[in-house]
Amino acid sequence: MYSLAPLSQLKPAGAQTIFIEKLPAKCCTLDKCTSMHCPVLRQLGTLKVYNHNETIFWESDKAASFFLIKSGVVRECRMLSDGRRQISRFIFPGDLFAHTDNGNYSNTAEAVTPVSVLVIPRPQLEQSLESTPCLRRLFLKNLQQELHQTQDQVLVLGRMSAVERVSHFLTSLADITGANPLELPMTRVDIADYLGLTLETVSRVISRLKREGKIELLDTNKILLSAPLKLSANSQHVAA
Amino acid sequence: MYSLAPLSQLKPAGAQTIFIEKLPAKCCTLDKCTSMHCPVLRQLGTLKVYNHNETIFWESDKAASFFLIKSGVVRECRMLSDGRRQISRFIFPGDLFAHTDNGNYSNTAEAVTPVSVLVIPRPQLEQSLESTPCLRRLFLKNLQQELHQTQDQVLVLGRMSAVERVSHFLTSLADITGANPLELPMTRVDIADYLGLTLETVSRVISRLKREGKIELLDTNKILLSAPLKLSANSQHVAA
DNA sequence: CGGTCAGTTGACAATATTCAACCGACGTGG
DNA sequence: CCACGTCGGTTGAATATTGTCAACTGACCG
Repeated sequence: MYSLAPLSQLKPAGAQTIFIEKLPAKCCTLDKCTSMHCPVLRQLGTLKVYNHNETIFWESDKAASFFLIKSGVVRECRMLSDGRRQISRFIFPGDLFAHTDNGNYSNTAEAVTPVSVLVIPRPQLEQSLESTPCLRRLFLKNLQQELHQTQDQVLVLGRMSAVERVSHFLTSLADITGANPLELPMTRVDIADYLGLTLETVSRVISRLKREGKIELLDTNKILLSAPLKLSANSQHVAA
Repeated sequence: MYSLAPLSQLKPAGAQTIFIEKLPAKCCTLDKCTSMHCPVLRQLGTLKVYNHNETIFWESDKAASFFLIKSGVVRECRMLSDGRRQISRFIFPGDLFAHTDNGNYSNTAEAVTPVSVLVIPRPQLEQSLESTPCLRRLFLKNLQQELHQTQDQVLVLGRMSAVERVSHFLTSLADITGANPLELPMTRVDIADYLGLTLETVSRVISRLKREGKIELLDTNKILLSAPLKLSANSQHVAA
């Protein structure tokens, strides 16, 4: 049995507000550890706010910081020389981002909505990783999840049709936000650049899903998923 | 300036055979550390050989071990319920694989050629990670590189044409192996399942590249890249 | 009021897939 | 030893899917 992981497995922490002001060596037990409430990250970082469409960092710039989203949605993307854009992923509250393997950012990060992020200088975080085992596990787990989700995305882009991609996207988004009348924070262009399609194809697929009664458009960016869509999209990805 | 990373950034270690039999706390200096010569990994793992097309582990099985390739080529892949297959990546000597975020393998791994791998039990490796800082950096670096390469793959699958995908694949493979009359270890089906195409399309593109003088087919699986292909494939991916 | 932006839809074109035939190499069993 | 089946690969013809170009709408803003 195998089913695709949602876009993000770190759900918004919601009511989770257990903060410890003094910094102990072991800040939390293994299973309760989340990036959202981690006191080490909280102490290392400074809160910063970005406006809609503002750039947080540029691809190939020297990677000075890690970022933890407190609220809002961010997109990470790459470009080809002729302007073609591919969004690597959308990033949601609780996600730690800006991983790199060579000291330079490998994506450009932009605010899809107004966002508030914790900006954590790399040297400090890297030092804390050495001294704080539970933070290390948290960091590693975050990285492994991002890898898993990116491999999911490779499967989606390599082997799914336009209808399957959009359906999978919508159900994943519903899983992350946990809301069924689903509020799309991003434009059709963003969705297209994430799914490897054109904005026209995305628009047509959404119209088709509406026509077939699989979704309901309460507003341009407010979508109600019918139960069948959720079911079909889940069963579709179960290995034989 | 941005250019796509090759499929693997860990080149075969070749002549690198510095082994230390006794296990020191710091086994090597930061910049000389490679998974190929790391004495800690060497001590933890046992060497195992797999035949052509033999399965190393199955997707969703409990993840018991990590693997380090000493020789040969491995493919990691995922399946949809109807049999569609997507190869997440090809893995080459020096690569550490079987990362997971939930304790189960997220891909099936199979030997593309006869391979010899170091099988490293997870509990032991995880324990050594805690106690050995340089191994930790090595492990983290490996994971970050895999993420980077997978994001490259997302860009390739999402935004490149068939010709671009195959050209990029061939040049990347030449970069990894460092050999120009390039020996393809995998079949057309494998290439297709890696590039999100059909085997016919891969075959047609290769024929076309041959017709256009960009490659020379010395044998079905032996390809000589003309300089122009290498150049064009590089310049194609440089950001504006 | 005019301009811009996000989105939808239609007509047509490009691209990749599907289905099928065919080839040569290889290995096996009569 | 040869016939036969299988496998990997190539190629052609027809088809399906998605992209391109363009027109149009409604919302929003100065």
